[in-house]
Amino acid sequence: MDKPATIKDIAQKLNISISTVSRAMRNAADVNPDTKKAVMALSEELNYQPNRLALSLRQKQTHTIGVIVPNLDYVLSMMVRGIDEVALEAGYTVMVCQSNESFGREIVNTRRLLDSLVDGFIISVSSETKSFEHFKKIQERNIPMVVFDRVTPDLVAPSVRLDNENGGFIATEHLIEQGYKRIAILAGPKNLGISNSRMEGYLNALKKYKIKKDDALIIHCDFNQDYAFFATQELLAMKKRPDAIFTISDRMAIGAMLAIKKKGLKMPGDIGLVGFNNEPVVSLVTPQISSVDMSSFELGKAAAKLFIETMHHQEDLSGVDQILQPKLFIRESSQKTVLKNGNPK
Amino acid sequence: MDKPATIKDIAQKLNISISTVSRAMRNAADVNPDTKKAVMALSEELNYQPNRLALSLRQKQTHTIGVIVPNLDYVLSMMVRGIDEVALEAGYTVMVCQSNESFGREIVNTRRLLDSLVDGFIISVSSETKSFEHFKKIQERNIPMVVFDRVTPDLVAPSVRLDNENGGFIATEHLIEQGYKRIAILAGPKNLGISNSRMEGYLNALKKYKIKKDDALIIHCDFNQDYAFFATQELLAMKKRPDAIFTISDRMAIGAMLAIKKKGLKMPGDIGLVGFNNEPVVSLVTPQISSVDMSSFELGKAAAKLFIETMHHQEDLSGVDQILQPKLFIRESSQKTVLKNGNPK
DNA sequence: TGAGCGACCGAGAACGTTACCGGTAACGCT
DNA sequence: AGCGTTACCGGTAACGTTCTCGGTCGCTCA
Repeated sequence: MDKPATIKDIAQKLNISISTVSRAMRNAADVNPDTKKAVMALSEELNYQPNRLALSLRQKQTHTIGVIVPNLDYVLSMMVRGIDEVALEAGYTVMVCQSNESFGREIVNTRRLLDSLVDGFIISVSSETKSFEHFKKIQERNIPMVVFDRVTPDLVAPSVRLDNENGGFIATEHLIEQGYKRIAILAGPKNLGISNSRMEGYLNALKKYKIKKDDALIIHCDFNQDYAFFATQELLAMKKRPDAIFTISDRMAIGAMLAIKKKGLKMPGDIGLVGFNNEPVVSLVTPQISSVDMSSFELGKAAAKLFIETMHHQEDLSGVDQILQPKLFIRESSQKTVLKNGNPK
Repeated sequence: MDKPATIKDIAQKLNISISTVSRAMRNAADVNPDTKKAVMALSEELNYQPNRLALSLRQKQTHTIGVIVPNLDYVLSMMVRGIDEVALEAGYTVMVCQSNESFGREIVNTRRLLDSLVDGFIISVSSETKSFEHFKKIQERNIPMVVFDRVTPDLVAPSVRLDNENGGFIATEHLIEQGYKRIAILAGPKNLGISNSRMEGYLNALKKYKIKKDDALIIHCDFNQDYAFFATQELLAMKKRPDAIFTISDRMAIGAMLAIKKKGLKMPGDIGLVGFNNEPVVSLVTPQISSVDMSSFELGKAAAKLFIETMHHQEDLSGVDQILQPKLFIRESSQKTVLKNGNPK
């Protein structure tokens, strides 16, 4: 009674063969309703739980998805929740590993998950990652893999992501419409795809409104509040300082805001600010910060759904690139004029 | 080359037996150095990875820890990172499941992890949980289990937690020392242990300073910003309104702050506020909110270490109750007088 | 010289499950 | 009566590993 009951125990007690019990258990055909009932009853009584390990060993799948994320901040933990939700529904268990934005850690994690024999991967790459060999090894072994959020052209795989370019565009366009003229951008590391896309959108908006791009207003800094703070201080110390800043994350927006406050500038009067992600914190600070919203939870769900799909139909879905649209939430930090139309735009 | 290489493949190619390969692999005795070298070389060449499933099936352990947490907010995701860190070091992989503060989900998660045959559990219970049968089932099966952060007397297991009582005490004492007289507390759900402990500390502080407890100033509400907002509004509408509020979480403190601002009261002049957790957000809002800090990362590490210990020595450690001490970070929201001594206190 | 010992190796069972194949009995049909 | 069909069941191999046991050398020593 101590050791968990096995199919063999049931077979012995019922004086039938192991095979029959096995069949009865997963209500297959070819088994007498009475024996089936008996098996069910006894397995209930013995509190029988099929041994996943043996099962997995046999049919070479573990019903486990390996999820690798750079961290578990607000946005990503929302996405993980979305993944979890869908995966659970589909009978999968997820193993979440954080790479802590570290390349080395990411390699360790993939290795680890790989030899835990996960059925596949759902991945958001670390910002430090420039080489993708460890991920390509996954693909060489024909193990399904979906990338989400942090997508890169260096890794060809079915993907789900935000329309980051459009996100950058609507943020910048909004600032322009509010009358800001010299708009700076705090971008992330140069090798980070989402950062570049958002910057692309920024540049497109400038182009549309015939504003000349000024390289001095384009700052690459780490994805991090403190760096953003210092970068903003430098921006504000310029002779012709910018009159608005678009940051590609809310944490950077917070850093920028602190620098702006320290300098004693008025927001949105002297300077405008728009962030990205629409984390709860942006509506708690003073002034509240406008931000581009991405529905993280939905994005996570979409990633998991796409994964399930690649599992079921084994056709090549590596061309799939599902794109979700962002929405801009306008708040005090950028709203010079009172808008007539509602919010979000 | 497509299928991963097995020990059998190596044996065949080398014309030796499976057993010998197995022995050579885990550098056991009784194997000729030359054969061993040959095995190593070939296994390297074939990129051999031992099959964890078979291994686990054999030796009845999976080297996996099931972690169940109510959510992945700032505090808990820090703790999970701590757990991860230590577990990885010790050769364990962790499976994180979120219960979303839901009792039902918690049951599903334990069941799921249980039949994933995790070697043990590290658990923080959901706030909704009042019955602990699902966890007791784990213990009945003699599977190691450590609880952390959200500890409850209903569940006897080795535990790691904050000294919540002291946390409540120092927060309240600080408010008293600042000259506040009518101190309210926003506590959490009545069945949540950490909430009750923090309240206990609050009551102890009142007692020490001979302040009469006033039941009207003790509010139980959900662990949630919106509830805290409404609760605070009611508090402020009282005839003899409180002149300070201690909330048992920062999110609740945020809710309280919003209500206070809406009412137009000055902080810390008209009313003082102290939160709990010391999340980054509390130093971003205006005024900055004092908060009791817990070192979440360290707490997570401690939990994992304790778990590893229970795994190794199978003595009964269920009496162990490791307690970390909180620190108070004093900020604008509660600092009526300028303190001489440093910070944190 | 043969008993004993150490070094090395292989066979086979076991972990818990499923898939495949074959077998038996009962029954209905020609 | 003989046949095919149906419904049910059991035996066995296999998944990849480790563990236990026993076997075969060749060497040493009395």
